[in-house]
Amino acid sequence: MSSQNPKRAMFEQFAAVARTIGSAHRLELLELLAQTERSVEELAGLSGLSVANASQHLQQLRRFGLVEARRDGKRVLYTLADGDVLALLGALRRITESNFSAVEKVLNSYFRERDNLEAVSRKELLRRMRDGLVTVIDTRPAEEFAAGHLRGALNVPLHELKRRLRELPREREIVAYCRGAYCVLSYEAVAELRRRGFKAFRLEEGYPEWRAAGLPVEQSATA
Amino acid sequence: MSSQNPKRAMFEQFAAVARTIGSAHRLELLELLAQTERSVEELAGLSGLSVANASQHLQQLRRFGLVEARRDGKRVLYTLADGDVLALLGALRRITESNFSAVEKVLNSYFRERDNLEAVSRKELLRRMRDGLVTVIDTRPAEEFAAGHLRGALNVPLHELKRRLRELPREREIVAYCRGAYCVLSYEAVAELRRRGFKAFRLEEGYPEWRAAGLPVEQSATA
DNA sequence: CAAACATTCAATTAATATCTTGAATGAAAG
DNA sequence: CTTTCATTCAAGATATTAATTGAATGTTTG
Repeated sequence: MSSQNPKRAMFEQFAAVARTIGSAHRLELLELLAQTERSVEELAGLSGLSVANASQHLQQLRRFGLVEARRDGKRVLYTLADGDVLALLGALRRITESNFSAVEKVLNSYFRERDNLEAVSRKELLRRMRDGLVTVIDTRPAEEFAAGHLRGALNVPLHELKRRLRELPREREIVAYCRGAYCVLSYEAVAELRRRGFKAFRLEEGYPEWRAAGLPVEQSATA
Repeated sequence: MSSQNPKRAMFEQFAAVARTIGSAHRLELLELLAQTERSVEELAGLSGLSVANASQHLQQLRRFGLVEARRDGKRVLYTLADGDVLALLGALRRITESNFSAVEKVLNSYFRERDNLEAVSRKELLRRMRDGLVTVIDTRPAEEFAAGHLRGALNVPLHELKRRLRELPREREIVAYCRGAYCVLSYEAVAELRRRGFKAFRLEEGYPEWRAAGLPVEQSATA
């Protein structure tokens, strides 16, 4: 297995890390963890895996430095490892999307009206925020918002949106975001707001990417 | 295999691309291709694979959009696909290096005196070049230099270095680069130059990364 | 300190990927 | 048009990886 050739051994290490993200289940776990810290049981439930199976996948991810675990009482909480993991997933996503129309189609059918809902880039949003031209809403549930959010964002969880429309400005632009590129909340929110006549847009990526880029956030002390 | 769940199908696509880089042999082929366009036979020879086996790996890489092929006479030449492939490999490398001292050790034993040879970042080099403070040497063989190189670089292949020392300035800084992060040529060149009393540094990454970053290069018309 | 719970371990079975071999393409040169 | 050479295809033997199950570990709570 370990070769005489040190270069070969090095590639073997890289390959082992790559194989670790070479599983749909583990990628789904990583995406869930990119959103927020979660327990094994929660991850198993969200991904449809058995607890034992989810645990094994998580340990593999941990062994290769992609996630980190900490114990909190009787549960073990997992998070994404910092730094380059999001970059790795992003590059993987871009390569896949650019080569497979199959993925495009899934995206188009799964996320409604994707093509019609123009997305705003991080830079663009930052500029408009500085100019005070925009209201930013965070469509994630209150707990996730509490753990950390874009500085200056207003928390309007999707299921409360209809009740809280009067809080939102009719004249200003509204930009909605959620957990990441494959999170539906902001799509739904923008679609709904547009039906009601608001000027609504989606942020291209989500909170994890925003934070990873070092842009201004507000975080809870415990997180 | 293809699930009812469209999200699952999407992750399956991502995973398939990730599995494609989850093999030491394929990673080695990608690294060789990052350096320059090459034929199947050449790749087989450099990597120690049988031709048939190399061909199969290359086809898999092509199927998943990581390399591109073109026919030239009786041979088929492969290149890295543009764009995010280098980014993907870079993120993979950083994650692996940060987690495994085993890799660090391999690097330290394989690349001599790695820690002692300070590296210069691309930005830094660009700045010093603009100020005209530095001589940049390309330590790759003449053919590779001819195919493309940093604008303003002088080609001094490693094996010619000792003969050509008089061409190099004693007072100015010298920065050497080669094919990428795992190419020994620039390490050896810097070590040699320092032994001779030159002020020599290494560029952190190589020509492929420089070009991918959109920094100024000079390319042959045919490439 | 014992019961309840979340997570992990270990072993089996099922599924996938890899390398080898020899034959089949497809372009070029005599 | 036949030969030569580089590459690709196809099939089978071997090795790796994944999911399932039931038992074991380690923490909290009463």
